[in-house]
Amino acid sequence: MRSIRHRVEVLKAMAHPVRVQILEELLKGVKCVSDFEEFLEISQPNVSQHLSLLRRFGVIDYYMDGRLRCYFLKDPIVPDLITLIKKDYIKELPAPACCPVTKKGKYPRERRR
Amino acid sequence: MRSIRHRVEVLKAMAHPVRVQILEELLKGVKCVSDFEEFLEISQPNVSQHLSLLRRFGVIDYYMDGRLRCYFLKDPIVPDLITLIKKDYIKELPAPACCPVTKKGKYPRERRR
DNA sequence: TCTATATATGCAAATATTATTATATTTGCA
DNA sequence: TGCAAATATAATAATATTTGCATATATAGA
Repeated sequence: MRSIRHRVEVLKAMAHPVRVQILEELLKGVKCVSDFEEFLEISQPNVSQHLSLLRRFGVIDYYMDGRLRCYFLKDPIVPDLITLIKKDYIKELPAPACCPVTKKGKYPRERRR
Repeated sequence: MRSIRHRVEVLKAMAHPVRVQILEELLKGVKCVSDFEEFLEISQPNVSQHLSLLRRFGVIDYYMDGRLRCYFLKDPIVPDLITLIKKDYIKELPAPACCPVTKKGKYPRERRR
């Protein structure tokens, strides 16, 4: 199983709007750096930095094609994560049954000290 | 639907080892601050700070029980996200079919310029 | 009313993240 | 061999996050 540390790294890798866009794009297929430049409104070095972070975290990888670097998805959690963050949740989780909202409530299990 | 921006914020809220642990614990049920102190190796003010961040992002909420604050999960994406990051993926995504690894490869689609 | 308990808040220091700019590296091709 | 394209790296600056510490607030109970 993924360690806590690794789980957090994947979340961190995705916790940036530009990187989510990069990953969504990679979901469609292999892309090289200049492809990203076309639709991300950021500088080339910045694209490279985000890509290299994603690679450091093991989320993506690339292969060389002449002077292009062709990036592709590597971590299998990515497609699932993208599906999840796009999912439409209708409502909040149900408040715990006990929840009194007033200040008189009782903690749902025995307190421990 | 929640905006991508909001979703990224939730990911950011979760992208910290302490907060992942807090959320995993909340998945089991309502907990008050001192419950967290028992297994997180951080100070009480720090626990409170993480909790208040999670609340600011709409991920959790609490109700009062005397002088206890009983925290619970609110954003329905959380259980799904936690399940996902704990999931055990056997292998990496298949490398793109074209991938030559050598430096002779051709970009899988027509290059655009 | 006084005290102890549970928790939050404010602020500063340490650290991390992001974007920017300048420069370097690699490779294809003339 | 030399130049331009594609991309990376490094240094910096701006900003955000995280933590520790001191202190504040609220409430239950004596």
